[in-house]
Amino acid sequence: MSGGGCSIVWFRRDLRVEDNPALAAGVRAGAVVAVFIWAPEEEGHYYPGRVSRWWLKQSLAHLDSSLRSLGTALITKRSSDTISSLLEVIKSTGATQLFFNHLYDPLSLVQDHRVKEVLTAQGVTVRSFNADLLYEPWEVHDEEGRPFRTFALFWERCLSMPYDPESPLLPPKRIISGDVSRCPSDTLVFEDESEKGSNALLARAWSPGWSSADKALTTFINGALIEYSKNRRKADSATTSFLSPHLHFGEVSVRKVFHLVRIKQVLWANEGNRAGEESVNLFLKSIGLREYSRYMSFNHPHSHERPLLGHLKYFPWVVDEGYFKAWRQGRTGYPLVDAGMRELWATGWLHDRIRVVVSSFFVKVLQLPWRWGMKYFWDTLLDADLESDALGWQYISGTLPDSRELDRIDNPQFEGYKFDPHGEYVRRWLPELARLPTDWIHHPWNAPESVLQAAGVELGSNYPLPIVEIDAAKARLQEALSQMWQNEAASRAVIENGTEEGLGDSSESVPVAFPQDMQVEMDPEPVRNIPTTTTIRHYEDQMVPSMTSSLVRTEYDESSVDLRNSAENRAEVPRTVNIIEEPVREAIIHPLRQTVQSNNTMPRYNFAVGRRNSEDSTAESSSSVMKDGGIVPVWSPSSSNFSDPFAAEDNGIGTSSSYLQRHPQSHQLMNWRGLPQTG
DNA sequence: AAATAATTGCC
DNA sequence: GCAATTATT
Repeated sequence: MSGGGCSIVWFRRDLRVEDNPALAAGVRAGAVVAVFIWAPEEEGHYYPGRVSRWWLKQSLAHLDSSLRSLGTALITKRSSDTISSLLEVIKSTGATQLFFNHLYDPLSLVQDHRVKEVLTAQGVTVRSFNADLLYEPWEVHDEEGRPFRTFALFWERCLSMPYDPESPLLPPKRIISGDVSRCPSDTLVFEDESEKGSNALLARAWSPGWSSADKALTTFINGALIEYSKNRRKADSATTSFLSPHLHFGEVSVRKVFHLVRIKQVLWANEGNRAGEESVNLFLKSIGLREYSRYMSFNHPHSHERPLLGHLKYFPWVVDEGYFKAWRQGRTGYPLVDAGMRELWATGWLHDRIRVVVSSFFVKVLQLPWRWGMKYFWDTLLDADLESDALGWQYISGTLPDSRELDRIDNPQFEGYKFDPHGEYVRRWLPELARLPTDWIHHPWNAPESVLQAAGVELGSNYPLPIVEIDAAKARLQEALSQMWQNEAASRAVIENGTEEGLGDSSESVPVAFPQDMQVEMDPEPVRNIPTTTTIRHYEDQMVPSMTSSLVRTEYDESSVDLRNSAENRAEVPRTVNIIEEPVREAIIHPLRQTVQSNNTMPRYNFAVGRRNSEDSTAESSSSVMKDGGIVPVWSPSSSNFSDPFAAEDNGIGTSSSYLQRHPQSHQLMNWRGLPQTG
């Protein structure tokens, strides 16, 4: 076929054979070597959690057997450096081309650029594709070419693009295998002995792999989809699509989901089925949120670690590990929150509604630093997804222009009756409250003593009293918010005086690292409602090592988890984290605005202009306009000043949130001008 | 029945 | 904050 050498198809989070553009390109070009590289240390702080690794293991095995039935196999490599492993595979197979599909998390954005640079320099043809999104982030923008800053406008635009998303590709009929005789697979280890027992339980509920993903999709579309709208209030998850872990690992393509759902949409629209139509719109919206999370990550690559609206930087977080622990253990005294946390801990899964409940409780009532919560989600969720989770937590924390307001506290008691009106969900996950009548199930602290006694509940003993009263939380939140605005104003004043230009962001900060001990101890010992004496506030957004900076070994210590017996530990976070203040590199400008850029202080990434459809050009280090005018980024550090296209704009557009209107000075999204430089 | 108030849902 | 929905008078 093409001049002798075979192609490498590099699999990442696109573990499927159907609608996989990189694989299709490889097959088209001739012989294929399929590769997966496991280099978790590169993910530093975001080393995948136990359940996520379990999923990956199953999914890879499944992909391997599919590839085998098509004529090749999946080569797996254990690595501490992805790029050298790629080079090694290329050398040992004599490949001349590399194909892969785009990812949009900050680490991949940087890494993929380097891959292109390095391999192209070695004479390898590198091509990358869109397999993960309906539209590439750079395809969706307003009339002036600026990225949207609110979800509604973004999604509206996606749904009315002048061209449809690419149609899903069929799986290849047959794959000609490249010569892998000198390229042996490494055995990948995804779980240690202590994790096996708990992982065995996961297999009862889930089956990873692209063919079950496909099955799940069909089942959902022909089943629960039509009731999606009606059921969206229910806490028990039987009515959701269950696609999120499949989608995270790319076992099913969103484009396929989109196309199939659209077919139903047309059908129901013709039948005049209003409920069905509404369900479709709602479900598509959740697909849209996933798209939007990639869009945000691409346009704001720090969004997993920094609030997008700068004011939150001044929020006085309550740094209280006792609160944090109570939340993780499901011992906050609020049944709906606790039930959710127990479910998450036991199953790695949580209904979206409940994710909002527990995370907003975390941020608003406990006022713990949002990144701790996000990290815990990362470690425990089966569908842990950096971009989606970052978007979710930013939304909850009120740091998106279209966020939920920070100053409104949701009352878990009322939410309980809304999402779990009969208390079934709470009873399932909180056996200690199982005998409590529905009238009191979501607020046991109000129940008469006789009722509690009859139900065998002893508050403060076998079930805690509320860790923080809602009214107290409201007052504390108001106080914290006015403190935040004061701090922000003070900081602005300093900056305007010019005394601390450029340093204002970092100089006064006391970084708040993750707690040393994030273990969950489900000790049967009653947790009393001990007032926390160590309420330290930090007047700075919490800081942990940035993902890109930590090619740092993190130590995990996970011991076994058993659902029945609640006397075990689980470490969720590295005990030791070496914080390396390494520069963060992926500042980004909008492609259409780079001409506006001026002075040279920051590295940034350029965009090259390339083909519009799923293929992009081979690596190029400078911008160039191609015939059909679409834009494809080529990540290339350059040394001109980074300016966040949003921050530079006026303050008024797309912000409707109350306190933002009251505090118009804080409309700007943060920009990263003050960051240190990369070498 | 129409006007007004209160409540919810907004990624 | 604002629009849409629901409750109240």
